[in-house]
Amino acid sequence: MKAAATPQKRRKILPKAQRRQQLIEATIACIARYGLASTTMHMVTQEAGLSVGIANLHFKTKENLLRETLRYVAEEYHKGQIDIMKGREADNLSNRLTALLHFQLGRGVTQRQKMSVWFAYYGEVGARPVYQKIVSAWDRAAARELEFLFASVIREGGYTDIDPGELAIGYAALIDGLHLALLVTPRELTKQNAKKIGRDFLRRAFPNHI
Amino acid sequence: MKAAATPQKRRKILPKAQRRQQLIEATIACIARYGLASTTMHMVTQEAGLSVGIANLHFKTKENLLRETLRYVAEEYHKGQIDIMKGREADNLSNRLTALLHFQLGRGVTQRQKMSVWFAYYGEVGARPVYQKIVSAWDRAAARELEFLFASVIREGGYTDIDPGELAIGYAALIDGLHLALLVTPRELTKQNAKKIGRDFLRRAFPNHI
DNA sequence: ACCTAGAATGAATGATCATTCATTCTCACG
DNA sequence: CGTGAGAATGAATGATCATTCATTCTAGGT
Repeated sequence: MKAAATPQKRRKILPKAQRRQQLIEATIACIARYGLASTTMHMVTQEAGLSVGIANLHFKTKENLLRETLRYVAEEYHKGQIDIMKGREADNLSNRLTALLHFQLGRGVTQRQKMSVWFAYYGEVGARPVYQKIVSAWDRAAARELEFLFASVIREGGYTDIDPGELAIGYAALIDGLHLALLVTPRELTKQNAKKIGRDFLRRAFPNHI
Repeated sequence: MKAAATPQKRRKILPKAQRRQQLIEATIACIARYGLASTTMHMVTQEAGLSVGIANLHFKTKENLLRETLRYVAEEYHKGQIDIMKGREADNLSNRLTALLHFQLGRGVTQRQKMSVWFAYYGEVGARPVYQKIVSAWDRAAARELEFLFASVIREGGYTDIDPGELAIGYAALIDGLHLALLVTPRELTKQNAKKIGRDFLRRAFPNHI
C-alpha cells in the first residue's frame, strides 16, 4: 500500500551551475524574510525544496554561500546601472540620465526583497572586511562610469562650477538614501515621489538637460 | 596563600539605571566590532566587565537589550538634529543650516562605530517590524522639523517652485547616503568632501543662503 | 557591628544550528 | 538494458549560545 498523504517528491539531478543559482536565490528570499542574522542553512535549503546537505556540497560553508549571494546581488544592481550608462541605445544624454533614474528607482531594484538584502549586507560591512571588498569594488566601477557620464553632460551643457566626481558621489548617495527611505519609512515616500526627488536633484545640477 | 596572578576584582553594586546604560554601551561597542549577527551575550557582558547573568537581570532577554540599544542610538542621533533645528542659539537661518550639516557629518556622528551600529539595525529592519517602528518614529519627528526649517528658508529667500517636504526627504536621503559611503568606501570619500557635497546640495536649492 | 534586601555571579541546562558522511538514487553512456 | 560516477539525502555530531537559578557578596539601615 502506498502512502496517500505525501506525493513522494522525486529526486532530481541538475548541473552544478543551476543548483548554485537556485540556492543563491533561496538565500535572497530568506534574508529578505528573516534577516541575515537569523537565516539558517535549513531555511535556505527548504526554501529551495532540497535537503540540508546540498548546501555544503555546492558551497563549502555557510559563509561562502553568503559571500556568493552578496556578489550576485551587487553584480546584478551595478551591472544594470553600468549597462545603461555606457549603453548606446540612448545616445541622447538627457534620455540616458532619465533611463538611469528609472532603473535605479524602478520596479526591479526597489522591490522590498532586493532592498532588504542590500541593506542587510551593508549592515555587516563594518564588521566583515570581505563584504566591504566585494561591495566597494562594484561601487568604484559604477562611480567611475557615473562620473564619466556627468562629465559629458557638463561639457555638452556648458555648466560651470560643477565637479563631476563630487556630483556623482552626491547623486549616488541620494539614490542610496532614497532606497533606505523606501525600506524604512515606506509610508512617507512613494516610488513616484522618490523619482521626482531624484529628478529634481538632476534638474538643479543640469537645468538645460532635465 | 592568596592567588598572585589575578587581582581579585571586587564585586560592585550600582543603581539599575547605571548598569543598563553600561550594558547598552557595551552592546554598541560589540555590534560595531563584531556585527549584529555575531554579537553574543557573553561578548557584551565581558565588554562591560561583568558576568553573563547580569544581562538577564536588567533586560529580560537579548532581544530586549538589542531593542533598547536601538532606541538609545536613534534617540541620540535624532535628538541632536532636532535640537539644532529648533535651537535658538542660531537665529540666523543660514547659520542654522550650516550647524545642522556640521552635526550630521561631524566627528560625533560619523565615527565608524556609530555608523556601523546604525546600519546594522537598518539591515534588519526589513525582517523585524519592531526595529522599523522605533526608527521610523524618530525619522518622522526629524523629517517634520526639517521640513519646517526648509519652509522658513524658502519664505525668507523667496524661492519659488520648491516643495519643502520633498526637499527635506531629499536632503535627509543624501545625508544617509553619505554616511553609507563613509562606512563602505571610506577610501573614496573624506568627511571634508562629504560636507562639501552636502553644502553644494543646499546651495543649489537655496543660493541666497549658502 | 550586625543584618538583610536584593544586586551580581557563573556553572549548568537545553535549544539551535552548521557541518559531516554513510547511504540512496539518477541518468548518461556503453 | 545495465552500470558506475557522482549528485542528493538526512540522521547524527559537536559546537555555540541564550537563559536559568542556587549561591555569594554588598551596602544601607539599625
